[in-house]
Amino acid sequence: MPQAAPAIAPGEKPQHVYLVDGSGYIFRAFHALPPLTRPDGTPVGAVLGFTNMLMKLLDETDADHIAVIFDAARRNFRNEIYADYKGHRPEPPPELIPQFGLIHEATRAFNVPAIQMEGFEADDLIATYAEQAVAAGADVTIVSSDKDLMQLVNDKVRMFDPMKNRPIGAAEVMEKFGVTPDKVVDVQALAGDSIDNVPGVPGIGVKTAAELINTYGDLDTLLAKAGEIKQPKRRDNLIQNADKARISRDLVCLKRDVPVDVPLADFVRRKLDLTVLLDFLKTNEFRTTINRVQSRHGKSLAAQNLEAAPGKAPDVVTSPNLVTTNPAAVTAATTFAAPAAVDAVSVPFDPANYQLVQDIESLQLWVEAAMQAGQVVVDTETTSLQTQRADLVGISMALEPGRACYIPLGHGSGGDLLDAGEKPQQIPMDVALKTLKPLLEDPAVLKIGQNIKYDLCIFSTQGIKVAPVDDTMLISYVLEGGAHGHGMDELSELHLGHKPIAYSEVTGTGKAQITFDKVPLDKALAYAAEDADVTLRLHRLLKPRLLQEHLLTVYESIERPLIPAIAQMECVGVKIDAPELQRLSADFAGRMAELEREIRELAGIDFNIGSPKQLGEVLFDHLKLPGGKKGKTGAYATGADVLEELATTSGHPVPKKVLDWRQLSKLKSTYTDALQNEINPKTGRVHTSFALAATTTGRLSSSEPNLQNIPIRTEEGRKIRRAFIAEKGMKLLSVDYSQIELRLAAEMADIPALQEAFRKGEDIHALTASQVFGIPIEGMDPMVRRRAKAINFGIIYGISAFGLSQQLGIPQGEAKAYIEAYFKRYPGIREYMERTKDFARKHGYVTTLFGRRCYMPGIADKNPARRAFMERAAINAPLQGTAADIIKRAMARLPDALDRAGLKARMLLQVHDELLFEVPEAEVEATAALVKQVMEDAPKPAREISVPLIAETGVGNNWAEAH
DNA sequence: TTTCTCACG
DNA sequence: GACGTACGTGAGAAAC
Repeated sequence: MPQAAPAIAPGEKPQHVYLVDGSGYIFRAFHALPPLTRPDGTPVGAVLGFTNMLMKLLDETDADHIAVIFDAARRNFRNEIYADYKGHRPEPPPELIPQFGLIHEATRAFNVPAIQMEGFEADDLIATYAEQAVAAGADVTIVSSDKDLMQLVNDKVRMFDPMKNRPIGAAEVMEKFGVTPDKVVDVQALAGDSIDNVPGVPGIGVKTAAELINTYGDLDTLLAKAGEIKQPKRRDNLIQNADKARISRDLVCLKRDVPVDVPLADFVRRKLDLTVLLDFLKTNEFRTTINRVQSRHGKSLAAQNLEAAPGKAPDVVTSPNLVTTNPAAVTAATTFAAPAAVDAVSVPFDPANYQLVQDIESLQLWVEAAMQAGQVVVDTETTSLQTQRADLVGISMALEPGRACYIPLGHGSGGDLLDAGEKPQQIPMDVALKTLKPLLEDPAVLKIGQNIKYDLCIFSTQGIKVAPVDDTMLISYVLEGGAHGHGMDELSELHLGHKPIAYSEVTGTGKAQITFDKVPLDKALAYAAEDADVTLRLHRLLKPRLLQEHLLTVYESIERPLIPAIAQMECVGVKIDAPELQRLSADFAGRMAELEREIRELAGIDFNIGSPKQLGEVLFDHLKLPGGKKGKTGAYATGADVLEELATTSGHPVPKKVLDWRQLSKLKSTYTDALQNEINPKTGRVHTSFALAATTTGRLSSSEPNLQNIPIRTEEGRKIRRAFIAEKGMKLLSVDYSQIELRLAAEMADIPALQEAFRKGEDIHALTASQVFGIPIEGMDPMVRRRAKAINFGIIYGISAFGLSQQLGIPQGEAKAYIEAYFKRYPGIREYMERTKDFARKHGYVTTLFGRRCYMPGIADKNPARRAFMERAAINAPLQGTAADIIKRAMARLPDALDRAGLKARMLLQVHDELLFEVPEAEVEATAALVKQVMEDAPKPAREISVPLIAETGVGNNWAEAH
């Protein structure tokens, strides 16, 4: 904060003079800083950057004299020397123009003189005042990064780059021009400058110019001795363009004797008027800056009514609650009108516009700009794609197409282990997160991400509950689910025609792959900022389409509220009894070894039982068992169905033993062994990842590990569920929908008889059997009921005679007769199927009860088999998809519902029609009742279903017992 | 990298 | 009369 007391009185001798290049700052800030507008639409990004820079400067400097110098008119004495000087310079962008005046105002608000003079550039005024200051015995600091000012550097005059926050001395000048500061003009005269339209000598750049000047001493000597130069082209160029070089020198050489009318003595530091300053900050709504002024000067000032909410230090969170608690604010943020989508495609991708944020001031600017904008793209870079193992490495943000930044936080010294290079300059992690937290948690600022669930998890481990959020991946999924994938690279190529830098391009692949913290900052910036940029553009393109295409409700009521719920589930994870898995692995291994021994003995040959190819050859060639069909690849089919058939028809013991071996092998490798490795050492639990945009129907999928296919159907497999346990004092609660898809079929195909049966709670499979086969329900043969059950399932799958015959092991003709009988009894089902297929053919998609679209590319395929396949998928998708919508609605509501009821249960897993919870023992009954209620009421209020939905509960110490 | 097989709903 | 099948997933091991 600026110190109030001036060091000396006017007229006293200056010790240290600060000359701030105001004009140069505007141009540089415009490209490097986030775009920011005042509520009235005035662009103020550069103004805020300047304000904060000046404040910091005044706070930290020991200067006793200070002034900000500006350019006056565009034409000046240099145009008399060379008419085209700066002739190529385009008009400043319109957003820049109002900021010139505002920066003057800002300067005055700090009670610092703003100097400009007709006919002279700021650089000449700076040169003149620097000369005067040195003559008066003072040190001079020029605040600018303009290379044209570097000629002024000497042991009394140095520069300071306010954008990069670093001093520029003789060493930096040498780095840039290859010569000492006093020779800079000579180099510039030779090399020229295309931006300022300084001609220079053709064919000579900075490198060659420096070499020549260092050899000959100065420009005049060089031009005089130009004939000595060996390279013919260079020699001729120098001789012919000697005049141009001299003119160029006059152009770049700064005038040090401008007849200035404000004396240096007037630059003496004056007292800060806080009222004036706060008034200015308030007018421009620089909230964070106001907060900083106030926190430094107390709250006794005029602006104290302005909201001031500095972020609290992050709490350490072990049980993150990611659920938003301010629905009103969320709505406000998400209904924020999306700006025109045109820019998203028309603005070119330019990595040069991405800013590397390495100091807190720049970060403050981005935070401020994001708060003003009301929405911001946020993307995290980490050391691992698995959230639970990932450490935060950096954060990127984007505010407008082409305007993005990357904030490195956890970058190391580089890939080479032997290279003990120093760490790059970064804002300390805790400082950056403390600065970002109020933004990320601000209910009025929408945080946009691509698969933002991932970033939510990362931030939650840092104690930051990001809300509200939007997800471009999910928006795309809602718009075009089933039509294509929804990864960022794919969406970028599809919608933006731009192929982003691949992750593997910056990290490498395979053995040489490095983690992101080892990626050099320039590469990290180009990659990470581009990701944020792409995400922002996708959001601008896709978000408005939700409303236009009547899919906003699906997104808002199903997908978006699910994000925090799923993130929470993944973070919590499920407890696994590792010793139990260990025991099972050992048990399975022993029994497999025994089976292997028996199989080899019975077959009389040693072979790899796990190899389908070898197994087929052993069974059908070596043992000459009957049958043996080769598939398209020429290998014998050895699937479970084939082996079962073989076991009964041939009577040979090997097929059965192979089946047993296979089961154990599967259970061991896929479950008992693999799950142990998935236990997170930090939490002692297994954290799956639920994919929200992976399936064509709207279902979730689970991976790494897949916890949606844990065995249950066989007794051996069921043992694995015993290893899924609850924490001490807790129980596992499983609640699943009973026959939800069949109920939905009755509802959506509108079959009154089936609806009635569900309302009465009748045995639906027995009813089907009695209706189709004309058999009374009383005393029904279980086999008959089993066939009816298979038919009912077949309906859901888009029944075919072949499929049903396979399932039941009956001739295809018989299956066909069953289907005919079923359709005759329930003609509505056939009509529904035909209707659905027609709709799919006409629109290319089908819809669920809640309006979700499931695209069916290939529904009109010329290949009849593929077409039939898509038709069956089209019949299944509305049923499977509606069931998915319903359980998603329940899941989105449950965390809040449990919270409001004061229950501590945590949702752990979703398995399509089942939810698994970990519940304190004392709350089991209340939780079960609540969950059941929420699940059964999930369609409301959007849909009223005439068939009752029933959710059944089960409780136990492990998942096997709970089911 | 693709295919086969099999675990779940 | 083709075509080759039940719908939707993910993972491990073998084969390519």
